[in-house]
Amino acid sequence: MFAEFETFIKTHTALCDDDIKLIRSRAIEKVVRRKELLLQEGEICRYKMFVSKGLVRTFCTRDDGSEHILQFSPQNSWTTDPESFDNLTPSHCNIDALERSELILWTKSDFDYLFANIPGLKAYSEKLVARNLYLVRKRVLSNISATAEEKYDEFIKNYPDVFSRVSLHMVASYLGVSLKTLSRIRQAQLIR
Amino acid sequence: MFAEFETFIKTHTALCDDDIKLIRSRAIEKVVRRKELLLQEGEICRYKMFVSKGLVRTFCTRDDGSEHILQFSPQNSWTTDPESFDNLTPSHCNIDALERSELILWTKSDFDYLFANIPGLKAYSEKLVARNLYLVRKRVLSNISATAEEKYDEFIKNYPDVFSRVSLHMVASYLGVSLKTLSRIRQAQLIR
DNA sequence: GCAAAACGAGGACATTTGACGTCATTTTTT
DNA sequence: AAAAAATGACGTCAAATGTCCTCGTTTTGC
Repeated sequence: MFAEFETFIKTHTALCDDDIKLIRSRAIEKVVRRKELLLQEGEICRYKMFVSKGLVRTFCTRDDGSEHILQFSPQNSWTTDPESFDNLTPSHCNIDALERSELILWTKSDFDYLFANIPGLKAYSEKLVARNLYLVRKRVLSNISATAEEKYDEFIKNYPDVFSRVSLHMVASYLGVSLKTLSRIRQAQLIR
Repeated sequence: MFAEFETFIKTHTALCDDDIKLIRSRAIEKVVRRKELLLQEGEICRYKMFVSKGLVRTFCTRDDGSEHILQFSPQNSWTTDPESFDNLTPSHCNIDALERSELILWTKSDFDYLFANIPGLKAYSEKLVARNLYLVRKRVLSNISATAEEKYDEFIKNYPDVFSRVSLHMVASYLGVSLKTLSRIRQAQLIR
């Protein structure tokens, strides 16, 4: 489980083996089965998580019970509720597994410690946050400017792997359109 | 012009007068009139900008000429195209002034230098990026889960000052709905 | 391996939203 | 001060989208 992480982090940073040993010393490994919750609304998100295998989603619910997906996190990606994690405030979202998944967890104090001792990790984390911001801004732009079909096509283009592993309900919930709309778009594309 | 910035930064950080002097030594002051462009699509966004007076917007255009507003930046806020600024890549958006505005500009190398010499400024900047991410994620959630009326009400609640200074076209363009839809919502709220 | 749940298409219908044009008023520009 | 542009409401019509439903198929969980 940690092996995947080690491979990943080595391709994204120039950390030495001692650094990685230190990171490992603080890591918690966790396996979750499909549908298992990693974070529940109202809780404080105690962990920043690396998904080494599987697929995880972050979603919020509304009063009417509808679910809205903020993020998919497949293998080799990070997930957490940044606001809750950084500020130790109750989260407004949920994280659960869409497939049996393997994760590595660190608390905020783990990361504070690691950042203080591994400058390269700190730099990597900053890059990650920055790139995250670029991506979310792009998503806002897509949200406010694109048609449903454009959003659907973009999603397939940007996340082909996720697309092939989740139901259309999930895609609809991520895009902010109804399943019916996706059905119609797919039908129209079939005819062409 | 720099006076407003000094007041602002002193309330948000614990920088000393020498730090501020250093920051000032790299700053460029700029006044723009209404409608003047600060960044044009295709250019590299050379500056991170502090708006000390006025109101500025970041927007993208589509092939059909439609404009979509990513961000309003009133006095005492920061603006830039983060991706273009960080990576020195051509920007996909435009920044222009909605009112006569006064700004302070720093280049990336200015900031690199200042960050290296003023740890408190670096820490402040990181907080800013993090908070930005929280906000943009909230906006995505709103985009994909709220009705047009909810988005409209949220906007007024979150940005009352901006709301009172921009046209409904601008609000519509920020929310990703048509002006007509806003008109209808306002009409319906009047009747209640 | 089997019962239960999830999945995705599709029909019917209501609602929301957008495109386009008009118009009176206000604001901006010169 | 006058001309030009922007503003925001509104009407009409068409298109897009959502809700609720059924139905056959696939997947999941025990």
